[in-house]
Amino acid sequence: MRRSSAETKAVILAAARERFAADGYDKATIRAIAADARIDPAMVMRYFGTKEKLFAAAAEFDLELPELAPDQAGAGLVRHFLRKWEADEGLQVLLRTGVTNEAAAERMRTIFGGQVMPLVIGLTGDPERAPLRASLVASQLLGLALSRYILKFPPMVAATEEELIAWLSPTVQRYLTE
Amino acid sequence: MRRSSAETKAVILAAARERFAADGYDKATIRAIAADARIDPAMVMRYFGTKEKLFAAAAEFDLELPELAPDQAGAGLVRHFLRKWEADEGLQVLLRTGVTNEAAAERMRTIFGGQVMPLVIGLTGDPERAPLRASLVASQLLGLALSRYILKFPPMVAATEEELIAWLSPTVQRYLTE
DNA sequence: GTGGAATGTCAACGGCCGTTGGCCTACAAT
DNA sequence: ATTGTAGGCCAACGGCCGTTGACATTCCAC
Repeated sequence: MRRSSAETKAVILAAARERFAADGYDKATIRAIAADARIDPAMVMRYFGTKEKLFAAAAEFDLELPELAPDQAGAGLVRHFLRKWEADEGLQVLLRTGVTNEAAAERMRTIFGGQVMPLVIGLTGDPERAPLRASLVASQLLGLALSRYILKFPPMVAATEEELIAWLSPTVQRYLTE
Repeated sequence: MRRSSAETKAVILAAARERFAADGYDKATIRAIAADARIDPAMVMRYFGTKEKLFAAAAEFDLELPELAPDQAGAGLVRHFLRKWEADEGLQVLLRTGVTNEAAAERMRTIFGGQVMPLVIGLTGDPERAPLRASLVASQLLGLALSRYILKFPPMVAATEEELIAWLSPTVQRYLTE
């Protein structure tokens, strides 16, 4: 079969995202990704050069945090995070990989440092404690993703979006505004 | 060098725990563990049979949850969890590994289901909502470990034990007692 | 002191990995 | 119709892995 360069690249990237999200960095092999994309492993190298560069491309990610009213920021953040997780594999890629791969952990730090912290500063006008506040928020949101989507604790899997929002919003709200 | 069987087994197990905790299942190779233990890789197989069985032995773990007064359970749990994490590599092994290894994820589920849930039932006398409560507690505590010890978000690393207890206790307390 | 079990080493196996270089093959411009 | 080029394939490399079996060494019981 014959495709345009851009098409092939996109197909490979989609397969890579799925594999990295499902298996983590090491178990997601170039060969498996290539098989998913119905293409020779050599093509992956041609288009991305190296497994690390392919991963870097697959881990591109933007939290796309919305503007939030200060008194509803907690609920808004939890809801946005849950939906973002389910709609975009990027977060899964980063979490599955960041645990055993220092480069991915570094990217996670910059994403949360660069995207959550400014939001917190804007919401609280408290630049001094904002880094800790943002990290506390991140700890609860990532713990949610970990227990619900990765470790699959049955009660977390069974809970509805609304239940989770109801339970977690006050926590996040308090971390944001004391 | 010549050692007793039990000594050697213990040395291998200690090396395995360190490697699994630092690197996760795949990157912690039998060869590296054997090198740490200053022994031939074949000995690891002799004593443990298989990499999976070695892992199972290295991932033995008991949370050792203490008895807690209901109104101080939040603070007690956070403090206990922080100290347990730093004193015992078992939790690190499970978290680093559970993210990409289904067997470790299953063990994590049984540990939290079998140890945290009974504690929550005892504290609240509310068997119906206890599973969700326990999972919420777990989500915050695991999120704490993830952001502080694995991803190493700088503000979480810099925070003192007392600061973290002060911030997280109300969260855990609320998950436990509404 | 000699035999045998326990402890430890060594070399090799088959397998999967990332990566490379050469070779086809379809297509578009001439 | 010819040719250049871009898309794709194939076979192979060196490396590391878990695992195995044969071989060496130490120790203890008799």
